Amino acid sequence: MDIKPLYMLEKSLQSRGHRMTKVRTSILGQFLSAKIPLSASDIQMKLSQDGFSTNKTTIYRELSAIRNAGIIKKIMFGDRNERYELAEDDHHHHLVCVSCKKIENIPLMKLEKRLDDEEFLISKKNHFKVMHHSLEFFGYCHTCQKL
Amino acid sequence: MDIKPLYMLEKSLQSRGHRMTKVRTSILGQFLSAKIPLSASDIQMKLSQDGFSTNKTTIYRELSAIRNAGIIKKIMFGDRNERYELAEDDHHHHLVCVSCKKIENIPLMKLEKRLDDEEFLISKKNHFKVMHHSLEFFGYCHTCQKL
DNA sequence: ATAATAATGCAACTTAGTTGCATTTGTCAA
DNA sequence: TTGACAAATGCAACTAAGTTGCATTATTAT
Repeated sequence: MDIKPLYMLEKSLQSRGHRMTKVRTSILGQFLSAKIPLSASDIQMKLSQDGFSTNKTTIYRELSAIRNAGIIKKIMFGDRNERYELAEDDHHHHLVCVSCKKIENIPLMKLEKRLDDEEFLISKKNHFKVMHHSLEFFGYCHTCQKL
Repeated sequence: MDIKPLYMLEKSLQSRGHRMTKVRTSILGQFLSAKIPLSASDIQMKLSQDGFSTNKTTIYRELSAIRNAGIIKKIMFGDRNERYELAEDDHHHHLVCVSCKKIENIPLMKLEKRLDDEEFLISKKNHFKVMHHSLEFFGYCHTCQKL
């Protein structure tokens, strides 16, 4: 699935009654260029590097608005920190380094097909309607293996 | 993999210099009889039903001791609550109801083999040493589908 | 029975995220 | 271009889950 350009995302936010502020545009830009999931504090730091010092309340409210518009989704990786990534991105899974906490995206096309089959079986056998799944691999990244 | 009986778990804790208190024994018993992962507050509630009112600090310290002994492991399911389950239990995955938050265990033997293969490929292609993975399915349980 | 040390409770603290409210700012209509 | 209105923002205070320091209590080896 392709990622929509910035102006499409802005249009979808404006159609929900949202205004385009420089903070909001900057956050959208961060998600479009980010290759990995971002936390609220990641975003706050990047904004501050760009010259805006933004209150954390604003960050959380932005994330909530952008998420309600379906542009990003919330994901969590075994710690107490919420992270967000583009919802429309290709479906993929994550490698989470238990040492440096770095996250890599990893597409698993063939496995994905198996997981879809599995979801069908689960709905029949367990009477459980699966909406989505999460698959993460925890371990040591290339760098941390050498430490 | 079979679950060790209570006296084996107690022995392994005692060998680490721990004493057997009624709170500790009761927590071990809860994990042995629980079919699903337990949170700190689940355990505190069950203890209080058993007539012990135990401070939350104690609960967290017990969980930490029992975890350090390798008896339980910590797992998280997309919210900010830590949960614990027996480490020695058969490997399985979870169905998490996004409505009532109920958790079901689900063994996926065939898929497990595929995941092991995948971990081998990841270690070669991504130079990432996988220690463990987590796979959860989110959706609506039998009861919540009818609401 | 006693000494050593593990277990416990309590209050205070941390972290990530949330809420209420007053103020500022973007946008649309005139 | 200018107002007016609603959206966006900042701040302080709050919540929830978990952690820490310290004084007290209880278990266990001797």
